[in-house]
Amino acid sequence: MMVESASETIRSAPSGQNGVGSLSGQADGSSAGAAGTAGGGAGRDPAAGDSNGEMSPADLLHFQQQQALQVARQFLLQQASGLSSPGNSDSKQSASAVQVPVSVAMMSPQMLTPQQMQQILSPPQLQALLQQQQALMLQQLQEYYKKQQEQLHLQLLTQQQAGKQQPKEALGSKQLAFQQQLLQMQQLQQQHLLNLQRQGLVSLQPNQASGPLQTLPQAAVCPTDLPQLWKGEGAPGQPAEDSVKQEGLDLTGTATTATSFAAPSKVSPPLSHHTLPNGQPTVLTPRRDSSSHEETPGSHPLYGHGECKWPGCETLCEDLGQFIKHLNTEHALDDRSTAQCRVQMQVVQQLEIQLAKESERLQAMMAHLHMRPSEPKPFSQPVTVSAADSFPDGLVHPPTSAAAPVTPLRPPGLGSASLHSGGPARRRSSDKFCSPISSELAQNHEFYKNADVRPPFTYASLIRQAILETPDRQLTLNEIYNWFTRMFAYFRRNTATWKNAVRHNLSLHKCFVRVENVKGAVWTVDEREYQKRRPPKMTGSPTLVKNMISGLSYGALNASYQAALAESSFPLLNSPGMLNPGSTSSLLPLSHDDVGAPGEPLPSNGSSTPPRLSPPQYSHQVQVKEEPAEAEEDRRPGPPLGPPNPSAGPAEDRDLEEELPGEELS
DNA sequence: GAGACCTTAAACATTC
DNA sequence: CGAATGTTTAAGGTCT
Repeated sequence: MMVESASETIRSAPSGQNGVGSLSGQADGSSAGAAGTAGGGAGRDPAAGDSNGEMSPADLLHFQQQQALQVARQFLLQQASGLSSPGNSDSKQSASAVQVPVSVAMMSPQMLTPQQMQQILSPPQLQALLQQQQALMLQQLQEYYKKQQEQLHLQLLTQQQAGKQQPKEALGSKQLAFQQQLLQMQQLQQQHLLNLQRQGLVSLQPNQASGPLQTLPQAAVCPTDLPQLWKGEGAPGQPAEDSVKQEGLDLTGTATTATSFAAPSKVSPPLSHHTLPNGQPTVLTPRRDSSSHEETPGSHPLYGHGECKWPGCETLCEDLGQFIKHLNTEHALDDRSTAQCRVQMQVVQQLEIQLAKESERLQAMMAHLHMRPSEPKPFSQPVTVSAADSFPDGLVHPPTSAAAPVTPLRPPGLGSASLHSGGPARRRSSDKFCSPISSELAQNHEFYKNADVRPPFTYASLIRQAILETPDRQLTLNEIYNWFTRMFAYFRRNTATWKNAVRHNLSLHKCFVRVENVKGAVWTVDEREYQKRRPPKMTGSPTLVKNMISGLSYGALNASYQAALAESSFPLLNSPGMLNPGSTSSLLPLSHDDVGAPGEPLPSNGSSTPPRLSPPQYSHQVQVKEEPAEAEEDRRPGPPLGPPNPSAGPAEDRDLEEELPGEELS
């Protein structure tokens, strides 16, 4: 429910939420916009593409590559531009967010949509295309990052030198501002990642990928750490940061390590000359070493859409001249600018690492799926190493490591859900598309806990999850709130919004039952009701899967592949307490026609589910804490407890059982 | 286009 | 009385 990125929050977020809201909002808006656009471009444009008729594999490959490159370029531009601040969200951001899709869509008239490609090419061909595409894209990104880092490095050096001569007064006063900046950066970072994910550029897995990202920001953002970060004082316990903090100029070093892999082949010619559809000047080129203050005739990396692209600054400048003036006055060499640069560097670094990890994962996945053994990509290995070095602690790799290779490209929920659309869509994907919340959360616990990313689940599913996670399956409203804040960084903000939403959901959905307790009232979940509300639309239909996956850039894969991937993406149900041997059933509502129908048994699944789990436990409302025995009730075989629905037969129970463990599946 | 779902906002009632 | 809880209604979005 809420997970989505904050988009919702942002959109209508009341003033109070701005801090976060703006960011998220931006993310959301942008993401949503991007997603929407992308979706439209990919999914619907096909019609246009169809007219083209069939293309040769070579052509397709070319187009795919071009498309990927364009997208990558767009992304890089955004990065390069200093990560536009969240504040802009609406107009600008949405614009930027949409850039990619648009550019992609416009890039070549002949471009085919993934679906089209899918139809035309055979799985092996598609796979090959995907691999090549990704390789190209990654290389491009890496190249660009490297350049950018160099620029940053130069800039920092310059500033530092100059800075030595400047008095350090007002350091303290600036800390707040820095903190905000860092927070913004963190959020932007995440947003960008999300955008990437949505665009299918990068598949992010919270565990790994996001881990580093978050880690860094987190640490960096921690108020107490900020000063150190800014000052360049390494924090004792945090090696990862140290590398960066310590002379923020380790850039060379870091850049080298991080981008080393990129070096070898420059796959494609510089794309700098491309003009983006959206009108944004392509400034990709490495051309200027000292990008910082110089302005090139006509354009400046930090200037776009008539505004200053310096992180956190959205000052409008009518023309380049004005912008330059602004740049020199507002972003002169000072602590703040330096810190911002460092943050930016970290962002870039994180992205690189992320990229490497994801590509590696992709390889593993493909290998596992028997897609042709991919040749190791040059960059992947090195990156990994660097990543490890850089962020030893940061990542909390969930226990799922074993599954890692095969597991989702990104956090399961995140992936499908967020990719799709920022808003309501997410919920669907996660919720209805059966991604198991519990497992997802279990796997990406750290991710959500630290990343200010809206979880791809609906409020209802989250609330349910919160309740089910407790031994007695009941929580007070306040406990639910606490769970939200504890489990999701995102909900540590915008309290007014989501709390209201939580209350609203509790009251609105029949599946949430309020039980009077001694202490007051607690909320429980009526699984039966919960199940009822989900429409069975998702039956593993190719369409569904396709949709889910398309976001992952697997659009090109054919249905079977998609389905396979989709399944593979389902995290192991490893959450404690929820075992689910028969998890398969949980994966997708494959069988049934309609899960919603209480009476419908799922034969196939049913068999797998352990008999011991009796239906009643889930179906009926949870008992109130007061009752001592309730805890055990789960295991009670007896159906008896008055399930709300007498109609529910054994079959139904089964469903319930399955679901419980996996949670959402349906 | 209709219907189902979601999210957010907000007004209002009730309870603590 | 004010804050926390709950309930409802309304509006706007997305997706099938």
